[in-house]
Amino acid sequence: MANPLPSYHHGSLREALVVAARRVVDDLGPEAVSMRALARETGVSSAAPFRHFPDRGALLDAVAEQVAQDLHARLDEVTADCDDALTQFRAMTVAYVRFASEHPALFELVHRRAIDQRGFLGALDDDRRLKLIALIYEGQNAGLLPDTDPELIALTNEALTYGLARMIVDRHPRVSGLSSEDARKLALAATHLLQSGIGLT
Amino acid sequence: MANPLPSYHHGSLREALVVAARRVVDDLGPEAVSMRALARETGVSSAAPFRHFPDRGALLDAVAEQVAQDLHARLDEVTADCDDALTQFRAMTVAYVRFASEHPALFELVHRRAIDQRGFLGALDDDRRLKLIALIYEGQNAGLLPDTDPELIALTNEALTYGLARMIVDRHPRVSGLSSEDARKLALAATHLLQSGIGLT
DNA sequence: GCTGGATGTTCGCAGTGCTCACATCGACAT
DNA sequence: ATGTCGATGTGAGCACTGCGAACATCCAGC
Repeated sequence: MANPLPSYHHGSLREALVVAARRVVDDLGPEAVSMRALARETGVSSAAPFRHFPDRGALLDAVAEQVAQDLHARLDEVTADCDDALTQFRAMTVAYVRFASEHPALFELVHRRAIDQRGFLGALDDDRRLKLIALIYEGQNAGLLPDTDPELIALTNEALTYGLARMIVDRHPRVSGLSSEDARKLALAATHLLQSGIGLT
Repeated sequence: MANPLPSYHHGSLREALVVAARRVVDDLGPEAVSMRALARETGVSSAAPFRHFPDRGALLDAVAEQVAQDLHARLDEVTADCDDALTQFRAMTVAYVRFASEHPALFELVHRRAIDQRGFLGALDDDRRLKLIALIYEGQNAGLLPDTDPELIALTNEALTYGLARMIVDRHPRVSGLSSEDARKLALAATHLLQSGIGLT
């Protein structure tokens, strides 16, 4: 785990940098990430990080990607014990909002990066979206739901959860200081409200 | 408009700085704002800006405050010609989302700053919120709405509009590249969907 | 055993936020 | 009219940053 002799080559600098950067982002936000400081902390020269990342943005991208994958895995875990598709979807929503409330800066980094990296987040979001759309079709075939455009319903729901998460991340006055338990309840109540509007019970 | 003789004192440096900074934020984002560059552009020495703002953050705060006030005024204008309270509220929602889609960086700056400046944005948001709550009570008294907690309804609606705006600002894959006309339609459709869930027609 | 590519180092450039001592100016009291 | 004082601007400078280029070191495969 620890290098016994500080050899010339670090051995796993790239990994170490991502770990350190992720911690800094989580604690202080992306603006606080400094290549030089990271290098110092990792016990390496100021220029070394640039052997692994062309620039600062690339490091942040790497962090974002890792976080996105972790979040994805988390959502998978959470839905594992649900058999009902509806409760699956709700569990995902709750976990999503909860993650945002527990790691605001990481959550923001991931979505901020979606601006430039059109691709890599899309796959994860699609997962949740497709699950919801399947649900909607299911409900419509059973005659339980009105024939509103499923895409619109899905998008509206997406906006609702994303908005909830964002309000928490941005410390919006109405939700600032919510415990993650409160966040859980709010997410549930809000989606219930919307879903009752759509026709889901 | 233009200073005929470049006198020792600029005359309205503070104002000029805010204007310039606002433009930069709108075009390139807050990270691109540089005190020195602004000073250069304004034809003043690098240290001069610090006579008016203790640090960079204070300048950005000033910009954010100005933008917030403008947005507030815009929402007022938009609701001026509506007599019906419901259409008033919908007009506000649409204008809010539209502003976000037209000036993503400014919109983000305003809400990002809400993190530290607990106070100054709250008043503006409260306006919209109170208008909606009044609407809800009105509906409930008329027996048109179920007796769901009005606060919850309001918060859910807030989350929906904020989420829509945020998705656009963050170029979320599902809404990226929307024209502001499309944004208008989406905002309307989504709020309709939610409101039909609540019981508003 | 030599060599080439990956990785790390040193040095340096240009740019940044911010501070401090000093300059300049308008306003106002004497 | 003159002197002074506070608001505003200047210049030099510190500590820091991201990043580039030339050089060092080490491991792997010929």
